[in-house]
Amino acid sequence: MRMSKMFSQTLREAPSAADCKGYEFLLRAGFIRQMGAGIFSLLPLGYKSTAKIEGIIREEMDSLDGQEILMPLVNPADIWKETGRYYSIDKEMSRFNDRRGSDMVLAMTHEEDATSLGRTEINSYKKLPQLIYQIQTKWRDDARPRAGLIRVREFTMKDSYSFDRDQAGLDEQYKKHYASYFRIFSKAGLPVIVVGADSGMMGGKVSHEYMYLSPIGEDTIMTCEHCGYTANKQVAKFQKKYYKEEAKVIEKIATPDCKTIVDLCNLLNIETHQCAKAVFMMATFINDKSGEEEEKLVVAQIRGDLDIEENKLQNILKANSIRPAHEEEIRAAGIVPGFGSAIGCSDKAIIIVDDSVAKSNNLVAGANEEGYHLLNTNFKVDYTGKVADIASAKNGYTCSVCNHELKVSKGVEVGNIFQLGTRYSEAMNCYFTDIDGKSKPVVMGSYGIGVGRLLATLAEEYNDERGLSLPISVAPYQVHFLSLMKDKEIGEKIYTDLMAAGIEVLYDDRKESAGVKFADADLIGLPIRITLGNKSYIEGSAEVKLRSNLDETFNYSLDTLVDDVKKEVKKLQDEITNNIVHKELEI
RNA sequence: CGGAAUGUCGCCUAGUGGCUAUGGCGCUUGCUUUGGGAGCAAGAUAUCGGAGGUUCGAGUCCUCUCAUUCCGACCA
Repeated sequence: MRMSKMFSQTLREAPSAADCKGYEFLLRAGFIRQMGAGIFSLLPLGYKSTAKIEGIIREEMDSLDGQEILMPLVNPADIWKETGRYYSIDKEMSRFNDRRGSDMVLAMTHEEDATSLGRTEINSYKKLPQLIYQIQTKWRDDARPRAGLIRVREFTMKDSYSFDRDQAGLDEQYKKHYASYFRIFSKAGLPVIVVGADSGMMGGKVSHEYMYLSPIGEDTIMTCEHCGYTANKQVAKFQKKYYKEEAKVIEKIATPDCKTIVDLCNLLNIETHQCAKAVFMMATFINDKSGEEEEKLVVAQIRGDLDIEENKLQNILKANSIRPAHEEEIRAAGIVPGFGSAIGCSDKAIIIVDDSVAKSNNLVAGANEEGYHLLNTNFKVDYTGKVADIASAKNGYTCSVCNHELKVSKGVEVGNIFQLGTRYSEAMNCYFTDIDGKSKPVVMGSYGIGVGRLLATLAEEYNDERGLSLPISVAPYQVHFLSLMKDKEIGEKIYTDLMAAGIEVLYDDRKESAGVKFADADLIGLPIRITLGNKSYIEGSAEVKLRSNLDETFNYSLDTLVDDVKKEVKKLQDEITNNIVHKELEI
């Protein structure tokens, strides 16, 4: 490609919206342009990189016997009503009516489509297992797009869907994806860790997320360096301390103006772990069949030294959403905010008790009476409720596996794998006849990789103060060839020779000063740079530099330039191949 | 969806009620230059996001609206 003909231009100054380095350079180098909030165009350079990423993904999916298909972006709402997600997903899914007035949606993922295809194509165990995948546009009307391609509304995603006879089959396809994703990310050059995850709206059981660790990330991840335990904070387990003692008799005491745990501890001269804190939430339950909504008050009882992890609570409740309750809603159940507890309200609210409370004794809790608390409250004696882990993991907490310290980090989710089980096949009647003649629901899995997000994280990982420096596997071209000579013919010949040798070249043939050409080459950051100038030409050579190390210069003889560059390309590619991560899931 | 901020040429930016709206980058033309974002000269490009209002006078003040960004809620 000749730079004189290239559609995009580089920007000397960063547009003000660029809030992180990777985004700034993708804009300045001319990879992407914004159209609206969370809506981007890929320019030629960005599209080339994206195509390379997709190539890596295709190669891997094909190696898992995946078959590429393409499902529609616009879906009739009917299939989404079948699974209930038409009702349970809020404004994030965009809906509209077609000219006949039919309900339509823009697909934000394709479980419904895939299951719909599955039920028409798969009728016998003989057709299983299957794996289909697509690389396709998704639309999610996210309330808060940010950080360039990191969090967008319209994006390209590779999503695959597995179909199996049974759990064992699913386990196998799941494991294959688990290992394959490590290969994909390492081929692209992105360091990732895998974490145990919440399955969120997918509604499955087992799931993992692939995280690129970075301060720009929005997900919070707990890791244990000692044993390797990693989990999304939303589901992270940790080892709690329990304070077991002889149960004493409950006693009411006056605690005027003590509305917080800290006030209470100061007044009574006790530790926070000797209190039981009540957190009041409103949970929304949506009926999958009718779409009817119901709100219920939830009292979450947790020990005073811990905080509620709302995500864990929502999962225990199997609620569609939860939010903090308003004061009037709390009072309506006869509970006094500031002096509230689960005691005496089992008929008015759902009570969830963290095991920290269930396994401790003689905790101080609210008396549900203005200005009073209760000493020595004990679970099961004074109140009951469902016991679960609803506590939020924090930095420095103890790992539940090995008792070492957990560390908190930020990450960007670039991929995920879910075991869906029969959630979708049962809801959508995707059944097959097994060898025993019985009709059984297909066991499914779904697996996603955000293509644009992967480009964004790569740009974040591979940059310096001058610009991008993408690995050769995902860079838009392998070689940037700068001719600084007045004589155009020599440059043209080298360009033509490089192209003929199958090397991907961006040729800077513009009438620009050397400084401009160097600055743009730094910005776009192609892995190998060839510079042809008068000085080196007289010596019969050209200069070669690697973008990853601009301080070092090699002089390549013009006679053997093409072959030498070809070797250099091969060398860089081999480095990536040699560093492919092989990691298996142990279940 | 709550809170905040910002909209001036393709990008960055000046502007604090008063003449024909700054400057830089980029763009066009010519000459010079050609190893790190060149120099000289001449040009073009802005209904100051939109609508309404206050005022003798509005880019500037007010109201509404649209858009974008940030913080939070949310998020595969």
